[in-house]
Amino acid sequence: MYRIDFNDFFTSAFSVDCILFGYSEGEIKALLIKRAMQPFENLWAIPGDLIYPDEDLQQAAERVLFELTGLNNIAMHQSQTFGKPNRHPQGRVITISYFALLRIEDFEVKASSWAGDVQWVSLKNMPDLAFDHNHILSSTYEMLKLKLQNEPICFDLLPERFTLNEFQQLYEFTFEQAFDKANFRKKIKYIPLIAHDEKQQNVKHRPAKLFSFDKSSFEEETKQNRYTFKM
Amino acid sequence: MYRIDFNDFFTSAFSVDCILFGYSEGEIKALLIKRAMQPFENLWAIPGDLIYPDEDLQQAAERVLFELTGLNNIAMHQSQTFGKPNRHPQGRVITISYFALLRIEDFEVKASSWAGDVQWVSLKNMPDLAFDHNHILSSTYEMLKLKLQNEPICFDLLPERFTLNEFQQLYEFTFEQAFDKANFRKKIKYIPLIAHDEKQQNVKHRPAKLFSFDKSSFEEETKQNRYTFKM
DNA sequence: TTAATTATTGTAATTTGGACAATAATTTAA
DNA sequence: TTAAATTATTGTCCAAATTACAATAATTAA
Repeated sequence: MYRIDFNDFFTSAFSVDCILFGYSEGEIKALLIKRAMQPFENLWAIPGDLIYPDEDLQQAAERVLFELTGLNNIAMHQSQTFGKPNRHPQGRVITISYFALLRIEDFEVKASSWAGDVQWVSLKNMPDLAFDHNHILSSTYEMLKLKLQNEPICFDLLPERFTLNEFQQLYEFTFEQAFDKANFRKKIKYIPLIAHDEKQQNVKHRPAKLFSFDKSSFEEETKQNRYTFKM
Repeated sequence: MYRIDFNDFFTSAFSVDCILFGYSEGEIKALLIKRAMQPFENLWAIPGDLIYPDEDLQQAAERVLFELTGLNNIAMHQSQTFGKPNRHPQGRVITISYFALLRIEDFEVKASSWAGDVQWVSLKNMPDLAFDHNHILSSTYEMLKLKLQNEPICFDLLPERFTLNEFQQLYEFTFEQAFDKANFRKKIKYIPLIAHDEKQQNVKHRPAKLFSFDKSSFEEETKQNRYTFKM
């Protein structure tokens, strides 16, 4: 069988695409940048860029996100890899998508490097994006929903201490489904939470008790199987 | 900020690694090849090779699997991408892992191309593999278990018509957990199966009825959400 | 014909889930 | 000071699902 020369293979590039999901005003949103360079200049896109030849994938995702949006220290989760031969007009570029969840109001974003603008856009109102980014975005959203039910990443979206109502709303927004308050509290018994002797402040009604995720209890090897994040 | 020249990025290569899972004799096994070339010559490894510069990822996975093992027309599922800078001693190679499930006894494998040998190896008895292949294999096994619960891929492992006991054993082997026979049959009511007027042959006891997966019922858009493969 | 073996169905007790009511704690306005 | 408003939290009842295990059915082999 015919094989081309080994070095002929080393003619491709990798990129990372960093999908940030956040929620506010009852909607799931993704962070997009406006491209200030060719190709697809002036189109909205997922923040992403090429990986340096000696750089780790995960580190590349975190660096690229920082360079384009100013977001720092965001732990990214790998999603999927996209590599149709002609997906990039300037050469063979295979892209690895990463995602993270965050509370929109806790972070300030600012466009920099070749990002001309940066904005949170509701998933329900997504314009045509550069490259195959609409496809990457929707695939990654499916991965998010899958991982939300199997890993404790939902806590990335909540403050360190939260009320059970805030916790419930997160599930309702993500899965676009309402839950009964009383019954939700029964369902979460397999999610390890710590109840604190502390209450919500500055609300105009009975304040709710605050809870936090019990990470160490979750991580005990033997117990892991007992916990689930499915509703 | 410093940026290196665009073309400096095009110095990397991609590979696919193809993990075949099968089961026989009550064990989950993976198909390995013995490397008949450097690097890691004579070590066991996951079948994998470099992707051609103009080749689609999925197609590459299926081609590479065929070239090394003779297995043809196996639909592969993407798992994860591994890219530590020094994972390949001969240059920067990022690898995308794909997996499939199959019934070991239905396929004949034969080593070819640079594969010196090919063999099914139990996951419980895995030797040290080439590259970072032990890590890739265990990560991909986790992905398999996740997808088994959310997509009807378990039927790749069963004959077209199967008994409910065979179906139950598949779950028991994969999740390493025993189920009560009578209760298992109640749990699967959300998995669409067709009962046939046909029985097992050549068994020394009461023969079981044969079932098959009702793919068209599963694929009806509106019903998809009603089905689950979780136990 | 009967014993052995496995398939299949049934049942009763227990646990979980969903709808909704009752009670508790707090702020605000009278 | 008190009552109304508002939301948090807990409880209850009934239906549905789960579990453990028993009963029955179909087949082969002796």
